[in-house]
Amino acid sequence: MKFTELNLPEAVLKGVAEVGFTELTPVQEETIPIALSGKDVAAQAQTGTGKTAAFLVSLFTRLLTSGKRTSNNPRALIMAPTRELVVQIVEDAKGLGAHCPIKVQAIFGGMDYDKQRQALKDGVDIIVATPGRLIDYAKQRVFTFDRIEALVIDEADRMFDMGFIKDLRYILRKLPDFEHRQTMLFSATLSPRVRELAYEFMDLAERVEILPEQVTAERVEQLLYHASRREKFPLLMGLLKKELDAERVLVFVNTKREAEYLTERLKANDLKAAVISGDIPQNKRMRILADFKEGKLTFLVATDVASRGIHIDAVSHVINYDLPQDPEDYVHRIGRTARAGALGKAISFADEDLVFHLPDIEEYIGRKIPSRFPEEDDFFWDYKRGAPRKKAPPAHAKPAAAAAKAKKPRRRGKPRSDGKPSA
DNA sequence: AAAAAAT
Repeated sequence: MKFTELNLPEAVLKGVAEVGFTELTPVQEETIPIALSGKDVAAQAQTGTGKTAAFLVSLFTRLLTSGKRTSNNPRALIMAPTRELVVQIVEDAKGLGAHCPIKVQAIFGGMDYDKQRQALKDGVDIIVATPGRLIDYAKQRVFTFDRIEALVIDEADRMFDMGFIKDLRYILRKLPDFEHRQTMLFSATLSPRVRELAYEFMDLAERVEILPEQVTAERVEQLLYHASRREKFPLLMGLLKKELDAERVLVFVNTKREAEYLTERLKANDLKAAVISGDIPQNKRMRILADFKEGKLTFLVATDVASRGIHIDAVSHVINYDLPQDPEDYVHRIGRTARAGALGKAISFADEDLVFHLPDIEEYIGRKIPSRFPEEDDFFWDYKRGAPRKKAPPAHAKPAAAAAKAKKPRRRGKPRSDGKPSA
Protein backbone atom coordinates (compact mmCIF):
# COMPACT_ATOMS: atom_id res chain seq x y z
CA MET A 1 0.00 0.00 0.00
CA LYS A 2 1.16 3.53 -0.80
CA PHE A 3 0.80 6.67 1.33
CA THR A 4 -1.01 8.30 -1.58
CA GLU A 5 -3.81 5.74 -1.20
CA LEU A 6 -4.48 6.78 2.41
CA ASN A 7 -6.56 9.85 1.72
CA LEU A 8 -4.25 12.02 3.83
CA PRO A 9 -4.38 15.83 3.75
CA GLU A 10 -2.26 17.40 1.02
CA ALA A 11 0.05 19.02 3.59
CA VAL A 12 0.82 15.67 5.22
CA LEU A 13 1.34 13.90 1.89
CA LYS A 14 3.80 16.58 0.84
CA GLY A 15 5.90 16.02 3.96
CA VAL A 16 5.73 12.24 3.56
CA ALA A 17 6.95 12.54 -0.03
CA GLU A 18 9.77 14.90 0.91
CA VAL A 19 11.24 12.59 3.50
CA GLY A 20 11.19 9.88 0.85
CA PHE A 21 8.38 7.60 1.98
CA THR A 22 6.19 5.99 -0.64
CA GLU A 23 5.21 2.47 0.48
CA LEU A 24 3.84 1.84 3.95
CA THR A 25 5.70 -0.63 6.13
CA PRO A 26 3.57 -3.48 7.52
CA VAL A 27 3.19 -1.83 10.92
CA GLN A 28 2.18 1.44 9.27
CA GLU A 29 -0.33 -0.37 7.11
CA GLU A 30 -1.91 -1.89 10.19
CA THR A 31 -1.85 1.08 12.54
CA ILE A 32 -2.39 4.23 10.46
CA PRO A 33 -5.92 3.42 9.21
CA ILE A 34 -7.00 2.49 12.75
CA ALA A 35 -5.38 5.58 14.23
CA LEU A 36 -7.02 7.78 11.60
CA SER A 37 -10.40 6.36 12.56
CA GLY A 38 -9.80 7.65 16.08
CA LYS A 39 -9.53 4.28 17.79
CA ASP A 40 -6.99 3.42 20.46
CA VAL A 41 -4.01 1.42 19.26
CA ALA A 42 -1.53 -0.81 21.05
CA ALA A 43 1.13 -1.85 18.58
CA GLN A 44 4.17 -4.02 19.02
CA ALA A 45 6.46 -4.11 16.04
CA GLN A 46 10.07 -4.91 15.38
CA THR A 47 12.65 -2.19 15.81
CA GLY A 48 13.27 0.08 12.84
CA THR A 49 9.96 -0.54 11.08
CA GLY A 50 8.55 2.95 11.04
CA LYS A 51 6.50 3.23 14.22
CA THR A 52 7.38 6.89 14.69
CA ALA A 53 6.11 7.89 11.26
CA ALA A 54 2.95 5.87 11.88
CA PHE A 55 1.90 7.91 14.89
CA LEU A 56 3.17 11.23 13.55
CA VAL A 57 1.22 10.96 10.31
CA SER A 58 -1.88 10.05 12.29
CA LEU A 59 -1.45 12.91 14.74
CA PHE A 60 -0.85 15.53 12.06
CA THR A 61 -3.89 14.43 10.13
CA ARG A 62 -6.07 14.55 13.21
CA LEU A 63 -4.83 17.92 14.44
CA LEU A 64 -5.14 19.58 11.03
CA THR A 65 -8.89 19.08 11.09
CA SER A 66 -9.79 19.11 14.78
CA GLY A 67 -9.21 22.71 15.72
CA LYS A 68 -6.70 25.46 16.24
CA ARG A 69 -3.71 26.11 18.44
CA THR A 70 -4.24 28.19 21.57
CA SER A 71 -1.72 29.37 24.12
CA ASN A 72 -1.09 27.21 27.20
CA ASN A 73 -3.22 24.37 25.87
CA PRO A 74 -1.38 21.73 23.84
CA ARG A 75 -3.54 19.32 21.84
CA ALA A 76 -1.43 16.18 21.71
CA LEU A 77 1.22 14.61 23.88
CA ILE A 78 3.98 12.15 22.99
CA MET A 79 5.86 10.58 25.91
CA ALA A 80 9.28 8.91 25.54
CA PRO A 81 11.79 7.47 28.03
CA THR A 82 14.98 9.26 27.02
CA ARG A 83 15.86 12.81 26.04
CA GLU A 84 17.60 11.67 22.86
CA LEU A 85 14.47 9.89 21.76
CA VAL A 86 12.43 13.04 22.32
CA VAL A 87 14.86 15.01 20.17
CA GLN A 88 14.70 12.39 17.44
CA ILE A 89 10.91 12.30 17.38
CA VAL A 90 10.83 16.08 17.07
CA GLU A 91 13.31 15.91 14.19
CA ASP A 92 11.16 13.32 12.41
CA ALA A 93 8.13 15.52 13.04
CA LYS A 94 9.90 18.51 11.49
CA GLY A 95 10.46 16.53 8.31
CA LEU A 96 7.06 14.91 8.05
CA GLY A 97 5.21 18.01 9.21
CA ALA A 98 7.18 20.52 7.16
CA HIS A 99 4.01 21.67 5.39
CA CYS A 100 1.61 21.38 8.31
CA PRO A 101 0.85 24.45 10.42
CA ILE A 102 1.44 22.31 13.50
CA LYS A 103 3.84 23.41 16.20
CA VAL A 104 5.85 20.64 17.81
CA GLN A 105 7.82 21.30 20.99
CA ALA A 106 10.39 19.15 22.81
CA ILE A 107 10.19 19.19 26.60
CA PHE A 108 13.02 17.49 28.48
CA GLY A 109 15.50 18.07 31.29
CA GLY A 110 19.08 19.17 31.21
CA MET A 111 18.71 22.12 28.83
CA ASP A 112 16.82 25.26 27.80
CA TYR A 113 14.62 25.69 30.85
CA ASP A 114 13.24 29.14 30.02
CA LYS A 115 13.06 28.56 26.28
CA GLN A 116 10.85 25.47 26.66
CA ARG A 117 8.74 27.25 29.24
CA GLN A 118 8.15 30.21 26.99
CA ALA A 119 7.23 27.98 24.07
CA LEU A 120 4.54 26.28 26.16
CA LYS A 121 3.17 29.65 27.23
CA ASP A 122 3.04 30.87 23.65
CA GLY A 123 1.21 27.73 22.62
CA VAL A 124 2.12 24.49 20.86
CA ASP A 125 0.10 21.75 19.19
CA ILE A 126 2.18 18.72 20.05
CA ILE A 127 4.40 18.20 23.06
CA VAL A 128 7.11 15.54 22.86
CA ALA A 129 8.45 14.97 26.35
CA THR A 130 10.24 13.00 29.00
CA PRO A 131 8.20 12.94 32.21
CA GLY A 132 10.20 14.94 34.75
CA ARG A 133 10.45 18.34 33.11
CA LEU A 134 6.90 18.12 31.81
CA ILE A 135 5.52 17.56 35.32
CA ASP A 136 7.63 20.45 36.56
CA TYR A 137 5.98 22.86 34.11
CA ALA A 138 2.55 21.35 34.71
CA LYS A 139 2.83 21.94 38.46
CA GLN A 140 3.80 25.54 37.78
CA ARG A 141 0.72 25.83 35.56
CA VAL A 142 2.80 26.89 32.57
CA PHE A 143 0.26 24.91 30.54
CA THR A 144 -2.74 22.64 31.08
CA PHE A 145 -3.56 19.14 29.89
CA ASP A 146 -7.23 20.08 29.42
CA ARG A 147 -7.25 20.10 25.65
CA ILE A 148 -5.05 17.06 25.00
CA GLU A 149 -7.03 14.98 22.53
CA ALA A 150 -4.38 12.41 21.65
CA LEU A 151 -1.70 10.67 23.68
CA VAL A 152 1.17 8.58 22.31
CA ILE A 153 3.34 6.51 24.61
CA ASP A 154 6.47 5.49 22.76
CA GLU A 155 8.61 2.66 24.13
CA ALA A 156 5.55 1.95 26.22
CA ASP A 157 6.96 -0.95 28.19
CA ARG A 158 9.79 1.20 29.47
CA MET A 159 7.39 4.01 30.33
CA PHE A 160 5.32 1.60 32.39
CA ASP A 161 8.20 0.10 34.33
CA MET A 162 9.18 0.80 37.89
CA GLY A 163 11.24 3.91 37.39
CA PHE A 164 8.69 5.76 35.27
CA ILE A 165 5.29 4.50 36.32
CA LYS A 166 4.74 7.05 39.10
CA ASP A 167 5.43 10.01 36.84
CA LEU A 168 3.41 8.54 34.02
CA ARG A 169 0.42 7.92 36.27
CA TYR A 170 0.62 11.52 37.48
CA ILE A 171 0.39 12.74 33.91
CA LEU A 172 -2.32 10.26 32.91
CA ARG A 173 -4.50 11.40 35.80
CA LYS A 174 -4.34 14.99 34.58
CA LEU A 175 -5.32 14.20 31.01
CA PRO A 176 -8.90 14.23 29.75
CA ASP A 177 -10.59 10.89 30.32
CA PHE A 178 -9.77 8.10 27.84
CA GLU A 179 -13.23 8.40 26.35
CA HIS A 180 -12.37 11.96 25.36
CA ARG A 181 -8.95 11.30 23.93
CA GLN A 182 -7.15 8.85 21.69
CA THR A 183 -4.38 6.72 23.17
CA MET A 184 -1.65 5.04 21.17
CA LEU A 185 0.95 2.64 22.56
CA PHE A 186 4.07 1.66 20.66
CA SER A 187 7.05 -0.55 21.42
CA ALA A 188 9.18 -3.31 19.96
CA THR A 189 8.50 -5.18 23.19
CA LEU A 190 5.05 -5.03 24.72
CA SER A 191 4.72 -7.51 27.54
CA PRO A 192 1.36 -8.84 28.75
CA ARG A 193 1.97 -7.20 32.11
CA VAL A 194 2.55 -3.80 30.51
CA ARG A 195 -0.48 -4.16 28.26
CA GLU A 196 -2.60 -4.94 31.29
CA LEU A 197 -1.32 -1.87 33.11
CA ALA A 198 -1.75 0.34 30.07
CA TYR A 199 -5.26 -0.79 29.26
CA GLU A 200 -6.41 0.87 32.43
CA PHE A 201 -5.87 4.07 30.47
CA MET A 202 -7.29 2.99 27.15
CA ASP A 203 -10.71 2.55 25.66
CA LEU A 204 -11.04 -1.21 25.68
CA ALA A 205 -14.02 -1.26 23.37
CA GLU A 206 -12.19 0.70 20.70
CA ARG A 207 -8.74 -0.76 21.11
CA VAL A 208 -6.85 -2.59 18.43
CA GLU A 209 -3.88 -4.71 19.39
CA ILE A 210 -1.12 -5.53 16.95
CA LEU A 211 1.34 -8.20 17.98
CA PRO A 212 4.04 -9.79 15.83
CA GLU A 213 5.16 -13.41 15.83
CA GLN A 214 8.82 -12.49 15.90
CA VAL A 215 10.25 -9.79 18.17
CA THR A 216 13.70 -9.43 16.64
CA ALA A 217 14.58 -8.32 13.14
CA GLU A 218 15.74 -11.25 11.02
CA ARG A 219 18.45 -9.34 9.25
CA VAL A 220 20.54 -8.99 12.41
CA GLU A 221 23.17 -11.70 12.47
CA GLN A 222 23.42 -12.81 16.08
CA LEU A 223 26.37 -14.49 17.73
CA LEU A 224 27.45 -15.07 21.31
CA TYR A 225 30.82 -15.81 22.90
CA HIS A 226 31.19 -17.47 26.27
CA ALA A 227 34.08 -15.55 27.79
CA SER A 228 35.18 -14.86 31.35
CA ARG A 229 35.26 -11.33 32.71
CA ARG A 230 38.98 -11.00 32.14
CA GLU A 231 38.75 -12.34 28.62
CA LYS A 232 36.15 -9.89 27.41
CA PHE A 233 38.41 -6.98 26.59
CA PRO A 234 41.06 -9.00 24.71
CA LEU A 235 38.22 -10.74 22.90
CA LEU A 236 36.75 -7.39 21.89
CA MET A 237 40.14 -6.25 20.63
CA GLY A 238 40.61 -9.53 18.82
CA LEU A 239 37.24 -9.24 17.11
CA LEU A 240 38.08 -5.76 15.92
CA LYS A 241 41.27 -7.02 14.30
CA LYS A 242 39.27 -9.64 12.42
CA GLU A 243 36.14 -7.71 11.57
CA LEU A 244 37.67 -5.10 9.34
CA ASP A 245 34.25 -3.85 8.36
CA ALA A 246 33.57 -2.79 11.95
CA GLU A 247 33.15 0.85 11.13
CA ARG A 248 30.49 1.98 13.53
CA VAL A 249 30.33 -0.06 16.69
CA LEU A 250 27.84 0.41 19.48
CA VAL A 251 29.01 -1.29 22.67
CA PHE A 252 26.49 -1.84 25.45
CA VAL A 253 27.39 -2.34 29.10
CA ASN A 254 25.13 -2.60 32.14
CA THR A 255 26.45 0.17 34.35
CA LYS A 256 27.56 3.77 33.98
CA ARG A 257 30.80 2.91 35.73
CA GLU A 258 31.67 0.09 33.37
CA ALA A 259 30.84 2.41 30.46
CA GLU A 260 33.42 4.96 31.63
CA TYR A 261 36.02 2.31 32.32
CA LEU A 262 35.66 0.52 29.01
CA THR A 263 35.78 3.80 27.11
CA GLU A 264 39.06 4.70 28.81
CA ARG A 265 40.50 1.32 27.88
CA LEU A 266 39.50 1.72 24.25
CA LYS A 267 40.94 5.22 24.14
CA ALA A 268 44.16 3.99 25.74
CA ASN A 269 44.43 1.75 22.69
CA ASP A 270 44.13 4.74 20.36
CA LEU A 271 40.60 3.88 19.31
CA LYS A 272 38.11 6.62 18.61
CA ALA A 273 35.64 5.99 21.42
CA ALA A 274 33.27 7.98 23.56
CA VAL A 275 30.73 7.21 26.25
CA ILE A 276 27.07 8.01 26.56
CA SER A 277 25.19 7.48 29.81
CA GLY A 278 22.95 9.34 32.19
CA ASP A 279 26.03 10.64 34.01
CA ILE A 280 27.16 12.65 31.00
CA PRO A 281 25.89 16.25 30.80
CA GLN A 282 23.06 16.63 28.29
CA ASN A 283 24.82 18.90 25.83
CA LYS A 284 27.76 16.51 25.71
CA ARG A 285 25.42 13.53 25.26
CA MET A 286 23.92 15.19 22.20
CA ARG A 287 27.29 16.13 20.74
CA ILE A 288 28.68 12.62 21.19
CA LEU A 289 25.63 11.09 19.55
CA ALA A 290 25.97 13.53 16.66
CA ASP A 291 29.69 12.71 16.31
CA PHE A 292 28.90 9.02 16.24
CA LYS A 293 26.20 9.53 13.62
CA GLU A 294 28.62 11.53 11.48
CA GLY A 295 31.29 8.85 11.73
CA LYS A 296 33.73 10.92 13.78
CA LEU A 297 33.67 8.15 16.36
CA THR A 298 34.12 4.45 15.68
CA PHE A 299 32.94 3.34 19.11
CA LEU A 300 30.10 4.45 21.21
CA VAL A 301 30.07 2.81 24.62
CA ALA A 302 26.59 3.10 26.08
CA THR A 303 24.30 2.17 28.91
CA ASP A 304 20.70 1.37 28.12
CA VAL A 305 20.07 5.09 27.66
CA ALA A 306 20.90 4.37 24.02
CA SER A 307 19.19 1.01 23.68
CA ARG A 308 15.73 2.20 22.72
CA GLY A 309 14.40 3.94 19.68
CA ILE A 310 17.51 5.84 18.71
CA HIS A 311 18.16 5.64 14.99
CA ILE A 312 21.76 5.71 13.84
CA ASP A 313 22.54 4.95 10.21
CA ALA A 314 24.89 2.12 9.35
CA VAL A 315 25.75 0.75 12.77
CA SER A 316 27.85 -2.19 11.58
CA HIS A 317 28.06 -3.95 14.95
CA VAL A 318 26.25 -3.99 18.25
CA ILE A 319 28.36 -5.56 20.98
CA ASN A 320 26.70 -6.65 24.19
CA TYR A 321 29.88 -6.42 26.22
CA ASP A 322 27.64 -7.14 29.20
CA LEU A 323 24.69 -9.40 28.59
CA PRO A 324 21.58 -7.37 29.50
CA GLN A 325 19.55 -8.34 32.55
CA ASP A 326 16.21 -7.86 30.83
CA PRO A 327 15.43 -9.89 27.71
CA GLU A 328 13.55 -6.88 26.33
CA ASP A 329 16.74 -4.85 26.47
CA TYR A 330 18.52 -7.46 24.36
CA VAL A 331 15.91 -6.96 21.65
CA HIS A 332 16.14 -3.17 21.81
CA ARG A 333 19.94 -3.11 21.88
CA ILE A 334 20.45 -5.35 18.85
CA GLY A 335 17.70 -3.38 17.12
CA ARG A 336 20.14 -0.46 16.83
CA THR A 337 21.74 -2.26 13.90
CA ALA A 338 20.24 -3.61 10.68
CA ARG A 339 17.76 -0.77 10.54
CA ALA A 340 15.68 0.28 7.55
CA GLY A 341 16.84 -2.55 5.31
CA ALA A 342 20.53 -2.50 6.24
CA LEU A 343 22.56 -5.47 7.48
CA GLY A 344 24.15 -5.71 10.88
CA LYS A 345 25.85 -7.97 13.36
CA ALA A 346 25.09 -8.35 17.04
CA ILE A 347 27.81 -10.02 19.09
CA SER A 348 27.20 -10.73 22.77
CA PHE A 349 29.61 -11.76 25.50
CA ALA A 350 28.33 -14.03 28.26
CA ASP A 351 30.60 -14.02 31.29
CA GLU A 352 30.33 -15.99 34.52
CA ASP A 353 28.37 -13.22 36.26
CA LEU A 354 25.79 -12.64 33.54
CA VAL A 355 25.47 -15.91 31.65
CA PHE A 356 22.51 -16.89 33.83
CA HIS A 357 20.40 -14.31 31.95
CA LEU A 358 20.95 -16.17 28.70
CA PRO A 359 18.12 -18.73 29.00
CA ASP A 360 15.61 -15.94 29.64
CA ILE A 361 16.82 -14.02 26.60
CA GLU A 362 16.68 -17.07 24.35
CA GLU A 363 13.23 -17.96 25.57
CA TYR A 364 12.06 -14.41 24.96
CA ILE A 365 13.35 -14.17 21.42
CA GLY A 366 12.19 -17.71 20.73
CA ARG A 367 15.45 -19.06 19.45
CA LYS A 368 18.95 -20.08 20.45
CA ILE A 369 21.67 -17.53 19.81
CA PRO A 370 24.49 -19.30 17.96
CA SER A 371 27.29 -19.45 20.50
CA ARG A 372 30.91 -20.51 20.75
CA PHE A 373 33.86 -20.52 23.08
CA PRO A 374 36.65 -18.29 21.81
CA GLU A 375 39.73 -19.87 20.24
CA GLU A 376 43.25 -18.85 21.09
CA ASP A 377 43.52 -16.56 18.09
CA ASP A 378 40.21 -14.83 18.80
CA PHE A 379 42.04 -12.86 21.49
CA PHE A 380 44.36 -9.94 21.14
CA TRP A 381 46.19 -9.58 24.44
CA ASP A 382 48.79 -7.08 23.44
CA TYR A 383 46.89 -3.99 24.48
CA LYS A 384 48.40 -1.28 26.57
CA ARG A 385 46.67 -1.53 29.90
CA GLY A 386 45.83 -3.96 32.64
CA ALA A 387 46.11 -7.49 31.35
CA PRO A 388 48.64 -10.26 30.85
CA ARG A 389 50.52 -10.25 27.59
CA LYS A 390 50.88 -14.00 27.45
CA LYS A 391 48.49 -16.49 25.96
CA ALA A 392 44.83 -16.71 26.88
CA PRO A 393 43.60 -19.21 29.44
CA PRO A 394 40.81 -21.53 28.35
CA ALA A 395 37.38 -19.99 28.57
CA HIS A 396 35.74 -20.17 31.98
CA ALA A 397 38.93 -21.35 33.64
CA LYS A 398 38.69 -20.76 37.36
CA PRO A 399 35.44 -18.82 37.25
CA ALA A 400 35.21 -18.86 41.05
CA ALA A 401 38.61 -17.27 41.46
CA ALA A 402 37.83 -14.68 38.82
CA ALA A 403 34.54 -13.79 40.47
CA ALA A 404 36.13 -13.47 43.91
CA LYS A 405 38.88 -11.29 42.51
CA ALA A 406 36.34 -9.15 40.69
CA LYS A 407 34.50 -8.30 43.87
CA LYS A 408 37.50 -6.82 45.63
CA PRO A 409 37.87 -3.44 43.96
CA ARG A 410 34.25 -2.52 44.51
CA ARG A 411 34.98 -0.76 47.81
CA ARG A 412 31.73 -1.85 49.33
CA GLY A 413 30.72 0.08 52.43
CA LYS A 414 33.44 2.68 52.10
CA PRO A 415 32.42 6.31 51.67
CA ARG A 416 32.43 7.57 48.11
CA SER A 417 35.34 9.68 47.07
CA ASP A 418 33.08 12.45 45.78
CA GLY A 419 31.57 12.96 49.22
CA LYS A 420 28.02 12.03 48.25
CA PRO A 421 26.33 9.27 50.21
CA SER A 422 26.37 5.95 48.42
CA ALA A 423 23.03 4.75 47.11
C1' DA B 1 19.87 -5.10 40.29
C1' DA B 2 20.78 -1.11 36.94
C1' DA B 3 19.30 2.43 34.00
C1' DA B 4 16.46 6.60 32.90
C1' DA B 5 14.09 10.98 34.42
C1' DA B 6 13.33 17.64 37.46
C1' DT B 7 16.27 21.19 39.96
